[in-house]
Amino acid sequence: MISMANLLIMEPLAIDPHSDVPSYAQLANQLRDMISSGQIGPRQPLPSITRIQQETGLAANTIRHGIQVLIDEGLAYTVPGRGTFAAPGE
Amino acid sequence: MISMANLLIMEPLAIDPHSDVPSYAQLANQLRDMISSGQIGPRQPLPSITRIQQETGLAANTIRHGIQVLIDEGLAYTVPGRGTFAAPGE
DNA sequence: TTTCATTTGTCCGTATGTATT
DNA sequence: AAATACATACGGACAAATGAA
Repeated sequence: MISMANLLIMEPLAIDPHSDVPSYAQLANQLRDMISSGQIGPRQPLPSITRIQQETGLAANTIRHGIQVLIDEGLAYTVPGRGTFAAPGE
Repeated sequence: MISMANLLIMEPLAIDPHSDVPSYAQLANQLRDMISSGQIGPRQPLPSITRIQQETGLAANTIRHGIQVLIDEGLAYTVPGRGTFAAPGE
């Protein structure tokens, strides 16, 4: 049975390594969706690199590459030692 | 003896690994200077990664990172299989 | 103050794939 | 076919910032 609440739970990040879309781009796309859909609100933290590693099995550098895409797009910002957050402007 | 011509020869790239400026940023700064000073003219190739490796001892990924900075700034562009070149606009 | 865990930042080495010459 | 060069990805290492204990 599926409750309404469950509909708001984020789907786990999943990467298809055989896709012709690069892994870092797949990750960036999914994170972008989570921000633009409001699943991650303004100033709210994105999943940490460690967390994404556990969920996806991707290498840290690949994950940083994906996150960097969002930062370059102005959709996220990083605070060293704290985490990466969705941009306040939304 | 130093001829006038030598004054136009590019200084070798040099990275200080102990600087608090990241290596990739030092490289980006030096390459940017070479472009803005006209030492590397519009549509002229930047030094290849192999060449920069020999001169600096930096890892390929670090060099690409530095070059990527210039690409993001619109100061350079890459042609796959050819190399990286100074932007035509200058 | 010190210690510890968490998180991001930087860097290296290596491997494979793709595109151009 | 071979050489050159970038793109992507992995794995590992160490440093720095933060916050909590």
